[in-house]
Amino acid sequence: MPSIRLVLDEIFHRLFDHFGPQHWWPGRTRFEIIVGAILTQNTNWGNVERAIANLRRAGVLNPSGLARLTRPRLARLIQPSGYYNIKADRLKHFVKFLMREYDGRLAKMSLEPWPVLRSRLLNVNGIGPETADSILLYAFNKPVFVIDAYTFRIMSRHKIFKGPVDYAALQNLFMSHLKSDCRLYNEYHALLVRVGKEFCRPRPRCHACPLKEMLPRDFTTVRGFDIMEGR
DNA sequence: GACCAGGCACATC
DNA sequence: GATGTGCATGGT
Repeated sequence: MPSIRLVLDEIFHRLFDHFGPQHWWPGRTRFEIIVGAILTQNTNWGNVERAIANLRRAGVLNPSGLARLTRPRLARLIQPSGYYNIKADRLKHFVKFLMREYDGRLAKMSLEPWPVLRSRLLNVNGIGPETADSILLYAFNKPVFVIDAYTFRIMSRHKIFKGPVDYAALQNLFMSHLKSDCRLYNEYHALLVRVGKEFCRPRPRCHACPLKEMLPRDFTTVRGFDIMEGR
């Protein structure tokens, strides 16, 4: 009977062999990565790129730049990314947090032990588990596995677990069975998004999916059990 | 024209 | 504590 570890390795290698390296996160600076992580909440990345381009063109794609913008002006600039009023507030909340706690310096924030930083980020209004973990992994290079809607859908559709599983349980599954490695976590999550976009849509297009028929038939029961144990 | 996209906070029960 | 709802644009 294959272990969870072997299944996760198999998924990774199939995806990597099929798609190659994804070079994530798309962003030139740490601050841009964080802005992208907030703007992409429940939003197509293409729309986020337009919003980021607007911020860059306006010369405000930096902490002090966003801090001095009025909320209406910020909302206007990020309009293409959708939910622009809410996201303007969320960006403001993050920048205020950065200014207040770290003198506006991401370098200072990065010195924080990641479990501490994670819980502090989660206290910022507008930053939930996925956004916090994306910031930790992609902006600060901390070994944190990011879970997103694609991860849930892919793991569910391939019956890696049975029934409902929450964010923490799924994250724990990856982090407890894989070595703690930023580069692996980075590439793995990016590949899950890639295969999710192409094949694992709400209306599946499994025909040429590299994960098709990956798992042995008798694996179902053990899979569910293993995850419920939270190991 | 409906569906979808790299969530989150808040209200309500 | 579980479940439902608002937020909004642009591509398919």
